[in-house]
Amino acid sequence: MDIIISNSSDTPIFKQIEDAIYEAICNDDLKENEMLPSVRALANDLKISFLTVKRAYDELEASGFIKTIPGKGSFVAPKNLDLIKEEKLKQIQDLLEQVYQISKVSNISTKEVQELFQIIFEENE
Amino acid sequence: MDIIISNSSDTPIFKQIEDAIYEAICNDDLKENEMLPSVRALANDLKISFLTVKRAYDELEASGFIKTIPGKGSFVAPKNLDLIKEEKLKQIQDLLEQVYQISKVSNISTKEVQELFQIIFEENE
DNA sequence: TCCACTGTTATATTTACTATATAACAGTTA
DNA sequence: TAACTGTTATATAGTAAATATAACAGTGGA
Repeated sequence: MDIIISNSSDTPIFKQIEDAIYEAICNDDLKENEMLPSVRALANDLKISFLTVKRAYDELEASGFIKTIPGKGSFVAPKNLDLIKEEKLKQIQDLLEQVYQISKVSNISTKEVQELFQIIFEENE
Repeated sequence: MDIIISNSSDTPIFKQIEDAIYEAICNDDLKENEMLPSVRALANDLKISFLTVKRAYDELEASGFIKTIPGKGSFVAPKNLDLIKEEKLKQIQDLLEQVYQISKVSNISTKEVQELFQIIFEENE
């Protein structure tokens, strides 16, 4: 698992770690029940304090994505992919609703929004 | 002009003020060349420091939405409709970037997102 | 000119958050 | 027992947000 963190970022380090692991779990780069690096090991790799890693793990556990067992380690929680996907679709729907509201209030045509959509989704392929 | 701020919010107070005034300008609740409340007056209303209000006004001036004249006050800048539209397009772009990120992380196809897009933009016509 | 308003600037302080270092404690397993 | 695991407590440093206070300067009416 390769995590890249930036201390010049406006996102806190613990959050960057949290996001990276969350993404890895969603992409199945981290499988169910797979053990995560120990807080100290990952802290060493990233040259940061183990407390910062622990903070990230704590957040992930609170969200239900990993399970930590004292003395053993932290493990990817059994996941419900359908549930995650449903939740994600809902998030996307909410964001698109916001887009619609802004475009409507500001007289920005559907066509213009669609063009932005195309650009963003194509340039990242 | 009624601005509601929350000190329990994760958004800084100066940013909440900034956003509220920005929205008021975009919605034409604040007209061109209209005088804004003085930093001290608004600070009194909101029971906060005038420095926090000044911070918000400074940001708005830097963005070109208001114009401050020492000794006189702060005024809504002559509206640059292009500027506002650019801002709105930027907001939409940011939201679409979020949509893209979520779809990418969650392995949701562009096609699925496009379908959601169609539904939302069509059902409101 | 005086006064009451306007914005500006400088300094110091408080609070919260992020991140760190260090040490000690406890569970797991070979 | 040794070497891992996670946990907890304490103290410290840096930063950002917000505050309080005071002094300074421009505007405009009485």
